[in-house]
Amino acid sequence: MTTTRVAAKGKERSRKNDPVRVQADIMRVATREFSEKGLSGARIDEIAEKTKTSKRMIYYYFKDKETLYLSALERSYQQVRQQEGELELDHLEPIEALSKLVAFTFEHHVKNPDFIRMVMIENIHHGRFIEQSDLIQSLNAGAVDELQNVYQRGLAASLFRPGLEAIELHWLISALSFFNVSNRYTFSRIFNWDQNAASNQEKLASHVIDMVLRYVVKPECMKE
Amino acid sequence: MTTTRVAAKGKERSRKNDPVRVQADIMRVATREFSEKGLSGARIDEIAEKTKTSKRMIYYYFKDKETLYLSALERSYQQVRQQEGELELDHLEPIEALSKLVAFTFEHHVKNPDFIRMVMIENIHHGRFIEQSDLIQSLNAGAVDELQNVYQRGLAASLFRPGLEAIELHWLISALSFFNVSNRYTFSRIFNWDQNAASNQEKLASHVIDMVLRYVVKPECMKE
DNA sequence: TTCATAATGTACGAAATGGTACGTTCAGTC
DNA sequence: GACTGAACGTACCATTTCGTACATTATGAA
Repeated sequence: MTTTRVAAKGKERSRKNDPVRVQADIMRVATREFSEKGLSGARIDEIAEKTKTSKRMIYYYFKDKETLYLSALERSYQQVRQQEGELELDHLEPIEALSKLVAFTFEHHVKNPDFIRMVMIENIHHGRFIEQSDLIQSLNAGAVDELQNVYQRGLAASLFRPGLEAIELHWLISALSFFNVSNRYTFSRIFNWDQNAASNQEKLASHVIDMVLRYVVKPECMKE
Repeated sequence: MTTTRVAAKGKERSRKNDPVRVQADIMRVATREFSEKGLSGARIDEIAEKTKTSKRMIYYYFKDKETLYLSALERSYQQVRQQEGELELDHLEPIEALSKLVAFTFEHHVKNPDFIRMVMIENIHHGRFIEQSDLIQSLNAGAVDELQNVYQRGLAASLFRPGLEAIELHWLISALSFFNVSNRYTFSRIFNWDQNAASNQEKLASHVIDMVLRYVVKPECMKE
């Protein structure tokens, strides 16, 4: 049987192997799908369709749906942490540094709603997948250090109240920033208050910053 | 064909109609299932199994899965709001009243993780279902009033800073209380910090209360 | 008692969905 | 060029899953 090298019919274009691209493509689509619909809500077939490749490839590179989900989760954390490097606080005086850190965190959450959704989804799953990921943990290990630095400098300058833990401060800042994205829909609806409106976002941001400052900075050192 | 009135075989026990019980039973199971697995993750068949009745009845009283979900969501809100009546703040002086309000809100969230999960899930769905529910909105309309009352009393007594909005204060308190339940798993894992440990829960609670007080109460009026 | 309607149980169907069997093509090595 | 393993496509399968057809019983009204 003379198997001709020419592809059948008019499609004379030959296939190109590009594993890196294919995997990246799958990850891109999968992340969006999972973040939008959750682990059980996302459909492998739909992910495959939106990909330039086929369903076969998903199972080729990622063994099953859950593995794909975990990979997407890890990718989300990676991407978000990557953006965080830019912040330079060392040259600022402690109060300004803290203020900038909170403002940045708040904004950073606003800019990454997909990531927030992935975290929400993972919490719905009781953190069952993040538990397995050493990568994610190692990624975030140093996230509190920056805050710790600022806090220490503020203490040394007698500007901040003593007795606070960096991790707990980070928790407070995260809570306020996270909730702003995660609970937009229900809060807006329940209180008939458009949380997304630019004016309200500005108010919330300044409340959050102000609230943290008032909590950390000694009252007599608060300006304005 | 002589259709005998006697039930077939040995099961001589006759059926009892009890629509109220059946509906309540379905709602109970459905709420737990949806809160645990989400809208797409929950299985109608599994809900049916855990019910004393059959799948047929689910579709008899609730037309489809989404309607059942919405009903469960409404029930969750109803139950939670019901527990809130107990709080009596009028006889307390403003600062104590605010402190108690925050403490209560924080605890209330901790006690109702299933409700929190339902809200998370609903936000994942972009609030698509809560939008349709006038019941839920009417239920929560007055939730800010209590806080508004306390704040006004604090203003009148010159204990609180002016210029704050009750809805925004409520937002801040909700954010801190909600996050404590919603993000337990990921936060604990990422920072290797057991957020659920009793000691840490105590710390967080007192941080949250203290933080809100420091934000609202005039610095010179803060005790302790 | 008769009758109408509400309430319930059983069995089943059609579509969706995760996953795979099987074959083909690509690309580097000898 | 021949060979080999990685990369890829198509078609398919088994199961799950939402929803329903159909039959039966309960219950209150006339």
